[in-house]
Amino acid sequence: MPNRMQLDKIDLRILAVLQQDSSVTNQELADQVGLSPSPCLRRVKALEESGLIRGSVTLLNQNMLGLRLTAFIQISMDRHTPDRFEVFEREVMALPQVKSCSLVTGQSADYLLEVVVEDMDHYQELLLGKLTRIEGVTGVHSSFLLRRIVDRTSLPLEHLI
Amino acid sequence: MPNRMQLDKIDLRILAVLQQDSSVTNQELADQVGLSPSPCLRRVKALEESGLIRGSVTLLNQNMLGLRLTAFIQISMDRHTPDRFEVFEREVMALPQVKSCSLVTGQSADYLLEVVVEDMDHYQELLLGKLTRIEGVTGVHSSFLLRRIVDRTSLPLEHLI
DNA sequence: ATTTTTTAGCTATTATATGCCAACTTAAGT
DNA sequence: ACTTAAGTTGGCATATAATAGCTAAAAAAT
Repeated sequence: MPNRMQLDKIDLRILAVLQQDSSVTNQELADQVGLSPSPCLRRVKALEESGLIRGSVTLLNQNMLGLRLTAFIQISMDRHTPDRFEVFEREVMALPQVKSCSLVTGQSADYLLEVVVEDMDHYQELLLGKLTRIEGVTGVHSSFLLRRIVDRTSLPLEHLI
Repeated sequence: MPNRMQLDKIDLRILAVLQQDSSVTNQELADQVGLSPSPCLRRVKALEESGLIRGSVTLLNQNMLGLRLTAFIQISMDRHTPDRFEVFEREVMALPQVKSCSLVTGQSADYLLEVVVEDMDHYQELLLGKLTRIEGVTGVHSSFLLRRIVDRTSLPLEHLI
């Protein structure tokens, strides 16, 4: 359903700016992309309308919220049946500590999760109290984040033109 | 350096709303958290000032941009020396396809990357043309995303109060 | 209980968004 | 080459929202 639409250089510049900072005023944005405010706003609205712009969110400082531990968890399931997946996914979606959960290819694991918690105690509680209790979960392997090198919400646009 | 500040229930509600949608007007936000516009705006500004609010960004539709393939790459290095890391990290930061890159604990890998590309051809080009050519990279293991179950930019706030 | 400090809410002002219309550009058709 | 039509821009007027200053109320401290 979501197919590619025609985007010119100005659209791409608009998207590039907004991906970095959605709080720019329409006037500033218009300046930066070389348009006057009204056509600029029209384009932004059209991009929203089309679904290409999904929305805008505020990003918070993880450390200042006391969330000092980020973990990557690989989880494998006993059987690859729809009901196993359904149960697991429903449980995982309900956990606010889960930043992402993906079904992935690969021999060693079915799901890859990124979770965010206060400390090891809370991690243990999440892992042993919640995740490993979900039926079908057989294997779990954790890695912990030591340092972030890249953490982007923006998508590349270089391939378009 | 960034330490926890005092947040009351209203602050948390403000953060919860903005994490989901930063495009709400201050008036709507004030309504939702049960304040009048001016104290609400004051609080938002204070949260920005403190650094707890990092900023706002616009999220785009990955599929509609023709970015159909998401891969998770585990990379191991030959030696764990500062200069090895420096070179690797500098190269990786320059690649717009890299959504995240983290130095992680664990036996099998040093770095975990999430990358976004158009298709397998472009993935191959990125992996063989760029990543494996960085000096010090010895092992690479790729998994591909089949389906996203959770993809959040929001952090949990439940642990505060 | 009184003082001090903090926080809310109102109002006036400024800035910004938004809709409308005319002018311009582009592309296609004759 | 000229004309027509479609689409896009820029400017202006209006509506909406953000912002600062001030007063009142609430909360905290003594």
